[in-house]
Amino acid sequence: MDGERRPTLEAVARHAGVGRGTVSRVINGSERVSERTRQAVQSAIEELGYVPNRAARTLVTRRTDMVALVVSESEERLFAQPFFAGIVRGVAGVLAERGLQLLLATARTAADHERLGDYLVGGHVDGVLLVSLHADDPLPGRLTAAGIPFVLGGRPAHPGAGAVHYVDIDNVGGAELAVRRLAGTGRRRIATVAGPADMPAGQDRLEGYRRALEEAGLEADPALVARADFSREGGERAMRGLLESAPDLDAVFAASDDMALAALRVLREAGRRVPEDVAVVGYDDADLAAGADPPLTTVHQPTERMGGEMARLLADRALSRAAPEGVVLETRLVVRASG
Amino acid sequence: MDGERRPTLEAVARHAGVGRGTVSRVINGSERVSERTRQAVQSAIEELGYVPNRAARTLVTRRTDMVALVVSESEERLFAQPFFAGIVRGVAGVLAERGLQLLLATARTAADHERLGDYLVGGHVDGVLLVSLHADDPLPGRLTAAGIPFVLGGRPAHPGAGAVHYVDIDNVGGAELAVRRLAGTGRRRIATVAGPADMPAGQDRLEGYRRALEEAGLEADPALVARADFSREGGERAMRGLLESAPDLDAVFAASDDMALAALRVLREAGRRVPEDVAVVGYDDADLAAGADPPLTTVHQPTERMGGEMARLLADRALSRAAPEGVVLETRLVVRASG
DNA sequence: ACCCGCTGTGGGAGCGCTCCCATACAGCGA
DNA sequence: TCGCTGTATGGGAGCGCTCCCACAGCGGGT
Repeated sequence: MDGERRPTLEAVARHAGVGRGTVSRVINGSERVSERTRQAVQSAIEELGYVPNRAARTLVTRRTDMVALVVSESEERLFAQPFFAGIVRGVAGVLAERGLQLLLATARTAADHERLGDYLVGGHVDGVLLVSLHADDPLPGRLTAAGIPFVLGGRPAHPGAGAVHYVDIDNVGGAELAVRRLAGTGRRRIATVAGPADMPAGQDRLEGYRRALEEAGLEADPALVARADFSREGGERAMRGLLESAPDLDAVFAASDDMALAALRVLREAGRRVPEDVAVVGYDDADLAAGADPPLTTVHQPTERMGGEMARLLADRALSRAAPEGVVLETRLVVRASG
Repeated sequence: MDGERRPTLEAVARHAGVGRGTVSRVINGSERVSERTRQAVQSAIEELGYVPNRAARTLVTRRTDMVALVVSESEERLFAQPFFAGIVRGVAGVLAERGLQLLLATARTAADHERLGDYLVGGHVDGVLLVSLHADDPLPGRLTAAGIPFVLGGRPAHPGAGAVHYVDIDNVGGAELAVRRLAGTGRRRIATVAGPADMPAGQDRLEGYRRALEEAGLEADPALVARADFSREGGERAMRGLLESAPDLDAVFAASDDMALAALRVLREAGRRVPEDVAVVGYDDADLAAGADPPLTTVHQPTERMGGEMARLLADRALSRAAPEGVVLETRLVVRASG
């Protein structure tokens, strides 16, 4: 296939007229090497085109310089723009700086999930980045038991489960931003299409909605709250429900852009004009928000920064067994025409 | 940290009362082991919770069971929905079936790119998947020289560069689908906002446009063709240009959804109704297409299948040094309201 | 003159696995 | 009874690296 073997550290040592230990020291940047020797070794490396064998190093150091990014593919939403791409981008950038490789691990079925757990606790990676975790996911527990450092994307579902590293986006604050805008532009009957109650993002955005209402001195009417699952179909149902339970609504805060888009459609069908009769604000700043009719006012999440912070936390703190830390990132309101 | 060492193959052998060789044979599924012994080894593995050490295996076999997916991050477009997510999904699924790990490698700067090349030819992966390659990218050359198997996403830019494995999406056919639809619904002055001339996707979609026009017996008027770079801004400029060079146009085929969206805006500004006065068809079936006003008719690309085929080609053919193969996937027209 | 400590260096041991040769043993025909 | 095959098994060698101990050489203090 590819002819002769690649040069080994031994070969470099011979070529430079030094011992193996010395070459190893040069490669790993130990300062216990004279400048002359270092030069000699460096040029030998160059001449031979030497590249260290990672497997051999891993075998003895027990470090793999590899970090896994775990995503549950069952969580379709995660793969939606711009979340996934942003996270990956942020993670990849920071890991590259730290000389770490990114292993992308996805699990579709429960069996996949099991196997993935085996792999991760099998010592094949130095650390793990977890996004889109379900509340009942066994992975954090297994990783903790095996002593594998990890960082969560999103806040821990069980606060009591012990301190962990995590990076979250301020969902409460983001929702407040949205609803405050609605209240600030004179809306008084502000409804919400909320997310599922069993997801932190769903809970927190609803909490933000409530706080902003209270802050504005508006009544918290249960008829103004409908639950859905972040999807377009769910949003459609929820919006129809709202129109019945609270026909006098003059604004809608949807906890996802998909649901906001659905709301737009349902409202138009019902003969309400947006934003004249009803203002609509979404959440995510997805691609489709800008193209919607009318263009959607929405809450932008710093996904790339989130990925970056997660990688940073893992590389700089979790891997060195520092005390767990939580980082919360701020959102930003993108004002367009819908509300 | 994590207490005692993980059990080794040696430990399993002792526990089962056999030799190392036998355990190794069981793990690697050799048939030269008696059923009784196999059972004994299996239960020893289970009891001890043994997981093979990949590094040690790699050290001797020179296989890593790792495949790199390389994306140039400079290519912003790639990270756009739904391309990237689809590819990743398809690749991940097939690799998991084959017991291969997915290493995601991105390169932002030229220096990154250089380092990435070093890494890939350094024997750290068994094979490479390349997407969004620039015509002048040195990676394929380096990989070929180093004897590392790889598969291209998209057709090779230099057909003369020797046969390579690749998976492409039928851009010519996709464009034909779009333009045929326009001609079929009675449009006679069909313009196009084409992609860049130095990208295969740009060239091929323009070629498809031309063929479909000819097929429909329509005149190929240069005033009906404007070039852009697939972006929204570029599309806006190009559409304005078309409105000047061919004010009588009654349809537009845009080579990307972003450009189609821009065209929609420019046309509305110019007082043309879509689809009544001017029909518009896009390309990509991006998220924003469905939310556009009016919802965009567009060409859907099988991105997940593309990723899957790439992984399959690499795992089943390239890794075993089979003769290079090209696979071309078909597109599908998604008819919505715009054209 | 001596010894002590410090820096730079060489190289043995060993990480956990696979490869492969040697060996043990059962079965069978002569 | 004695080979002779063929199959199941044990274990040495070695993959390429890091770790760490040993040691040479050089000042400088006593």
